[in-house]
Amino acid sequence: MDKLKEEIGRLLAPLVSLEPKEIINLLEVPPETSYGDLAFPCFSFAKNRKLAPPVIAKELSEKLVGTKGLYWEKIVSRGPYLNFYIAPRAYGCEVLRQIWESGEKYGHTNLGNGGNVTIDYSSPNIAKPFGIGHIRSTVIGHSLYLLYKALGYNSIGINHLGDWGTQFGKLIVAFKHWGEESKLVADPVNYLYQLYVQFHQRVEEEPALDDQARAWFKKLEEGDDEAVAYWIRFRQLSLDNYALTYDLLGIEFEYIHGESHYNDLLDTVIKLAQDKGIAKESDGALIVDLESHGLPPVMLRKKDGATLYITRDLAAAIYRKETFNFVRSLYVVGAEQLLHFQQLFKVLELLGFKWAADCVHVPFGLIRFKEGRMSTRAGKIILLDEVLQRSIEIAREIIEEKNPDLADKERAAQEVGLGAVRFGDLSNDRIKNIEFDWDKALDFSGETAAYIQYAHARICSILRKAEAEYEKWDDKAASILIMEEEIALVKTLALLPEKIIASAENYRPSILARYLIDVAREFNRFYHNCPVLGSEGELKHGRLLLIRATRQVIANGLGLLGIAAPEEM
RNA sequence: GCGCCUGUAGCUCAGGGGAUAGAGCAGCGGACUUCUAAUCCGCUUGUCGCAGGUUCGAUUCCUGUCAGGCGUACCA
Repeated sequence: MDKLKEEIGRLLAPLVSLEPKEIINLLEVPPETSYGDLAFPCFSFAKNRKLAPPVIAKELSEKLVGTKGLYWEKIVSRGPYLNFYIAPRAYGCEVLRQIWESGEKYGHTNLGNGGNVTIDYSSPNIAKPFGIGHIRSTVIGHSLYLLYKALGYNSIGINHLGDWGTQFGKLIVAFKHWGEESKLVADPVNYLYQLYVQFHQRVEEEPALDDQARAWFKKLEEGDDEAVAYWIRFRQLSLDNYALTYDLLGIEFEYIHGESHYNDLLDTVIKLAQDKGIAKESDGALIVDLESHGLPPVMLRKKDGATLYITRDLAAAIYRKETFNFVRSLYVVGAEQLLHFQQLFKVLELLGFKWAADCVHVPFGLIRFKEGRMSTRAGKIILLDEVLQRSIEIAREIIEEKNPDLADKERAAQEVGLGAVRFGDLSNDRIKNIEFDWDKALDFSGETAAYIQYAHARICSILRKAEAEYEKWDDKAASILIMEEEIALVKTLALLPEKIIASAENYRPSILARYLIDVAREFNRFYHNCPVLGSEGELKHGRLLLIRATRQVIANGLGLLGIAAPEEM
């Protein structure tokens, strides 16, 4: 698509007194393919020319009548638009060649030029099992991690574990009062979670427990031996448990730096705020007043001297800048923390850090029950692991039914099962809340990962059957595709690079996910109307090149969503 | 109370200052002696929450309003 756009930019620039770049930005895809393949809208300069847009479009088309480009062959004005029709042979050949030559790098660019991008994602609160809610940050964050890498940035994944805070006071109190060693050993994370839920039940009748919990957290912050010993143990048990889920999802972090990692910096942060004169005492606590910025105050230190979440986040932000000198710093954290991040970035700015402008909160909506919110404290959650395992199980059953002779069923079941759950989360606009529904979470028909994966598997199947003589590039074969379905597929394949850029820059993997549905749909239409192995000679070769390119686009695209592209399923 | 987010077909959602608003699911009807039918084709469905405003043009931008969600200093 790029080369075509550049060509049109150069063609129109002298005629409309705009830079080629400006023209390229104006170009859009018409709503109907019968209108053409790329449209140049004539609204923007209608005013200065004092002419109606349709008149300008007509005038331009008359000037260009009879001309042809390398990648386009016809210009028609229609209303206020100047519409270009591609030259399918040359254009198809060019698109397929690019994909052929770039291979698994097709769609990748070097926009980032090696700059560091830190991505804070997943970040579970330890001593609690992974709930389905955690899939969001984990999967969106991981996809952004991969997308930024594809754009030539150096992605740095940081798992900002919730491994500090009053909750540990609660756990210590709970374990000391009614904990049982044998149960902890048997099923550590679930047992810790039970204790946590129990704590919140008992605190209703015994509010003093809350004070005890705060006191234990204070002791932890002061380095009390007993408190620290509990903390280390609970933390490690949790990490061991999470590792299983991360392995299953194929996720690795560059750093697992929990909140506790920044403890040594907390005093420095507080001192810095005091030196800058932005911190003040209020009711015995230390706060930063943000009223003049239209925000509620930020508390840096509680009246008992303990720090808060935001104190640790300030320290973490500064640490990340000093350690990685990031060009951008992403926080893939729920939308309920919007205010928190506004405050965080504002305080960083007030501390004099210009790079506060490079920090971005990437918010996402809640996963809820029909009846209301999920609540870890109340024990009302759905376990991520349960969803993943059930999804794999259903995929296994479908494979057993549809393809019982498949060699590695277990692997396919895993790839398809995990893909379904991931895609379900990635394919919709992240800001929207999701109502959890087992049937929807485990759906394999329609706009799902399986639809895309199936197209991939089908292509692989055809390629396995194709003769070796077609496994080479050939200009003539690549220029032979002129069927409507072939052209539509080629045009769709050409879009991968811009979709990757749009996904990363808007922090929206859903753009890529939706695009891959389009690719699979165009492939299916092609598949049903254009026999590949059943055709002959150059046409067969050309179609094999086309499906090879399609396979590459799907594999690259799914890869960036963290979803496997099975060769058989 | 105040702030932020969301409101599009029966359901779940794309889209987005412009050319007749799109998919999937559900429903009905078709297509496997042919490259895996987890597929494809056809049919049916809309006051784009409501009311104003800006504009040559608004479902898209602005204001108000209603509904739902989230947040609103000693949790994270």
